[in-house]
Amino acid sequence: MARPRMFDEERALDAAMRTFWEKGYEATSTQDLCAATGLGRSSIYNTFKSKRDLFERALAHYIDTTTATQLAVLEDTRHRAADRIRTLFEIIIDGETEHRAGGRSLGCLTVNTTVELAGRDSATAAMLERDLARRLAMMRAVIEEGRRDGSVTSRRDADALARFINAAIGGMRISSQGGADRAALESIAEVALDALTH
Amino acid sequence: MARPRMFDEERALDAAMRTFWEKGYEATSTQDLCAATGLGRSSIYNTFKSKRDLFERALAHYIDTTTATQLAVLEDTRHRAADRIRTLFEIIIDGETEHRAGGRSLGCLTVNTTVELAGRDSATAAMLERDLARRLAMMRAVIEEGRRDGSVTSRRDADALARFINAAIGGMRISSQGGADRAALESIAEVALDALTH
DNA sequence: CAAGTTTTGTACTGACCTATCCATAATGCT
DNA sequence: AGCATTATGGATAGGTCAGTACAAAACTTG
Repeated sequence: MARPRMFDEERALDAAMRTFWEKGYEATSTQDLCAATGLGRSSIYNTFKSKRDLFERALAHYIDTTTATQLAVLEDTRHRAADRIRTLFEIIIDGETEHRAGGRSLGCLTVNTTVELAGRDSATAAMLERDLARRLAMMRAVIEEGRRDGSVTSRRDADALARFINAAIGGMRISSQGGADRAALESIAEVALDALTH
Repeated sequence: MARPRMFDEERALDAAMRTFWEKGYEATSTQDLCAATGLGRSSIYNTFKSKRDLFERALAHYIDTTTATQLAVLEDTRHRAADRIRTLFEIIIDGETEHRAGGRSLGCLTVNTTVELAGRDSATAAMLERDLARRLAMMRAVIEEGRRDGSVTSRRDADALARFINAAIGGMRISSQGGADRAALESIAEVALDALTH
């Protein structure tokens, strides 16, 4: 009935996500987004309402893919809870090693957005809060499983341990963006895991 | 010999620092800086070469004041090493509780800048790296003292523990910006300290 | 093949951005 | 007082920003 799209919306979203991830929201111009996606301005504004809207969808895309793979690891009941958390750390370190630009890690779009936008954009903050709540809930559940399977012996309550693991992940991402290499990140992860068996 | 300045350069720097801290580098306009400092554009550009230069000096100002008070705590040999680290955590939590805007913590300008600029501005990255190296060195020294005074019993090497503590601090700041309240931050700190006595 | 509908490229808009220019004001020194 | 020097305010420049308008292109369906 009408002219079809010349591009794949998901691929465009992915390219936009990558750009926001690399440069941050403010430093990314709509021209950058055109260049990264290969689309013209019209196509972008025809498909997405605004730069903000595109960003929010890119962030949602990031959250969906990233949190999904992380939750899959945490739900893998073939391994003991503490080992699943160790695997999660490994995956995160792999990601930090993999996603780089200009010799530096890009960190995590969720963390970066928490820093850059959460304080000023309530819609974005709400997205991040939902994701955080989901990850904390899952982590609490894993901690409790660990308590049962014996791999978590700390007497701290599950909520505190979950928040701690989450903070440790954030800290590793900041360390990575600050220049820490793989070995440094691995040592941080090892020490963090010690706290679970205190 | 000439007309004197109507303003205190240090106060202006402090106001600029606060603005960059709240909004980030990119989202802060030179007009914002005029409003925050109370200066006219001429005075700003007469005193500082550019927005970037003003930012770098504001960041240096932040690093000087913040790192100085933190190092003072870590050097206070009246207390055992682990207690000094606990006090450092408390100071950081106080700071997160204190420095807020719009109901949200501002986090730490050093962390925020690592996220927003370190990947794209090598001069800024160099400043952050120097500060990080200094803090890690001090933390290593404290860990080693803790080993001697018995307050740190973990067998992990001092470098790993230092990096871990630093990452934990970063993670607490991200958590705070993500909405964690004081109780949550305190529980994260407690768990992190567990790792030192593993 | 033609009508109808959507996409796409180009040009454009008005606002805001960093930075500078210049005239005027305000001081210290002689 | 008068001169040299610096600070300040206001206007302005030139560029980039997000977003829009519009016409041509491209496709589906009848």
